[in-house]
Amino acid sequence: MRVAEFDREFVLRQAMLAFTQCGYAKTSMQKLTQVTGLHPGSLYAAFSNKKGVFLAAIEQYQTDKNQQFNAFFCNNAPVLPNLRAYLALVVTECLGGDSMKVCLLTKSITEVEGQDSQISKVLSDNLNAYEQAIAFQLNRAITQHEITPNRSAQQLARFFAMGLYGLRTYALTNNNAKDINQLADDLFSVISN
Amino acid sequence: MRVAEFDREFVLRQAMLAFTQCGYAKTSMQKLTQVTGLHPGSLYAAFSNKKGVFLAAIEQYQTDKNQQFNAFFCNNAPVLPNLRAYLALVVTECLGGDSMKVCLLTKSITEVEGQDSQISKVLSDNLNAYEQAIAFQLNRAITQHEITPNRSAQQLARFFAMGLYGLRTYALTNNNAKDINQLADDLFSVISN
DNA sequence: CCTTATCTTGAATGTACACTCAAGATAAGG
DNA sequence: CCTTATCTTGAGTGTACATTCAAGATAAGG
Repeated sequence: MRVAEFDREFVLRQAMLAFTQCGYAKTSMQKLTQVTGLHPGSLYAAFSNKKGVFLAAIEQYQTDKNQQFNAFFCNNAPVLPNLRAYLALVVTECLGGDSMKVCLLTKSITEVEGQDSQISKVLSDNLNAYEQAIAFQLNRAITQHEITPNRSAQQLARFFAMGLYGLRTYALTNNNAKDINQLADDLFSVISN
Repeated sequence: MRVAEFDREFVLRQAMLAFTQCGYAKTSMQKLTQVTGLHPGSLYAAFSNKKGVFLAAIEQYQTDKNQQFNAFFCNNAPVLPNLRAYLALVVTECLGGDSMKVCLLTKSITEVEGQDSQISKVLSDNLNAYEQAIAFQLNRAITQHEITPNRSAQQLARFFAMGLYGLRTYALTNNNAKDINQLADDLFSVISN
């Protein structure tokens, strides 16, 4: 008996980056062997096929992003400044030149919509969970009287998620820092009023 | 001397639909020959290559969408109700099952970002023109005192465009009619207050 | 140290792709 | 009605792809 040698997290993070940069269709197995350092046989032994690599990479992405998000709210500070700080991170990513400019989940669901319902479901489940995480924080903000909105935390979170998806797409059409920051300010003020 | 037989608009609209459904990478030339009815040689004679077909299809898309948008504002009615009616159309498209659920421009720019700068530029130019068309209408609304916003028409249009991009993406994760309508209402009230 | 189960290797396979091109078809100009 | 430029046809070409698999390597159990 022999144990697998490769570092699963490293492999999936590398795959994650490749899928983010090239998209699902254009990320070839050859490219995945290059960035992961694994040979085709090993990749297929571990993940069955390209779709298996993708789904595993999505899972890793979700884990990483979830941890990143929660890190903004694990202090004892009020919710809203934390949420504003998180929004500032997204703005930084939008304005940066690297692959973090786009969200792997929204990019992928846009690509595979109507082509693979299993992948679509995984992606929408993950994005719904993201919205729920935002709703949880906004609910805390309401409970702590940081905001007294005329909408539910759920509705606010939905609007905020929509805004984030739109912000990332918009930044692809206009990468002007002032404009993106303005949009983020406007989005935040809709939530925090 | 012989004149081309095929109907260019028909061909490009068919190509448009294929690209919208399958994305740029996964729309094969074989599929394009099927949906257009043209043989490979004719397609290559008319548009050089796959990228040529795509760019021509984008141009047709822009023409069609521009016409559709302007049709909402060619009456003498106030701007805001017209804009609200246009937003209702987008909501209908988002909730429908066909390929109009996604915008070819935003879908494509998300896909090819970082892969083909020429295509990216064409797409962002078109999306910027879309934003300008919205800004033009909002400017009229301000001039006619339909709204007295604390932001410029430009800024409002930017936010509205961002919202539309986000709305279409969000609808892929949650196709509940009530939620999408609520988001559209919220988006519109940000603009019209 | 040998067996055996498992992992690694990378060449091989069949398919699908973008694109080409030479032969055939067709209409305008003379 | 013939010439000629242009369009249409669709089989053909080379490449890149996802996937397979048999041979080699390696570690745990006895």
